[in-house]
Amino acid sequence: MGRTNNFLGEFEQMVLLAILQLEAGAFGAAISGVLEARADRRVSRGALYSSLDRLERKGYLRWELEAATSARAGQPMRRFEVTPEGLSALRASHEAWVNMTDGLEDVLSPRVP
Amino acid sequence: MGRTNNFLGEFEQMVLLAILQLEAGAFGAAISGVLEARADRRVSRGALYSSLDRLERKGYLRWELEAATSARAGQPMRRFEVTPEGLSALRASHEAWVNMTDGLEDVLSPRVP
DNA sequence: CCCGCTGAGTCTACATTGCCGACATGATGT
DNA sequence: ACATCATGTCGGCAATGTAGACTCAGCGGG
Repeated sequence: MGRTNNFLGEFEQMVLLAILQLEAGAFGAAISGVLEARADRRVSRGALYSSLDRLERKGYLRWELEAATSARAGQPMRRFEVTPEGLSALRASHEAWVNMTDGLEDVLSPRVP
Repeated sequence: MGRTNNFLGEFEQMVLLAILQLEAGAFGAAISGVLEARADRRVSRGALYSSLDRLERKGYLRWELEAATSARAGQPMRRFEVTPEGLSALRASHEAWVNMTDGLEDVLSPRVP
């Protein structure tokens, strides 16, 4: 069993957040698109999918195949979705972050006088 | 060599933030105290110090010995401090977090209608 | 037609982080 | 002295992060 603590890793948080941002259109490429656009972070497909799979094993997300009817590309795609467990793990991370950064706003924002 | 990306891990962020919170009194025990109080996270000394040491190797923090004059305990203690590099790494994490959570406030806060 | 390109996903392997628990050390107080 | 307590140190194993090479199926040009 997992044993003691089970916190979300840094990248796992990002991935889960990206899925939430995408609402219903969270498939592979879109997720890495959000990651790059919002977090300025480029990851290889391997990196992304292995995290996605681990997150699934932990019950934090689920997915279903979606026949790609869109323009180019005819492959079935996986559409991801955060589970309630995933959401509450994310909330815990969020709360920890908020508590830890409380009072440090000035230090953490780039100086813009 | 290390090269490519160098993002802070989840725990590394917490540790750096704890040091910032403590201003000038950031020594071992105090750091894990903040971690527990603010992030509800308990870690063993080994866990803490190994992260601290890695952070130092990466140039994100420095420390100096401090003769413990306080009540009990007479050992020299290490007083930690975040370097400018550490601070900017933290700012990057902070910005990524802000961008990724933008628009998800409702979803991320515990329902308290 | 056939062939190579492309996009979505899979697999394998390795580097970094996270996390202990056991040990070392020195000051204290009894 | 000796047990004790607070700090750090060590070595190692588990979990996370990350790449890159490989598969598969349609598309389009020669």
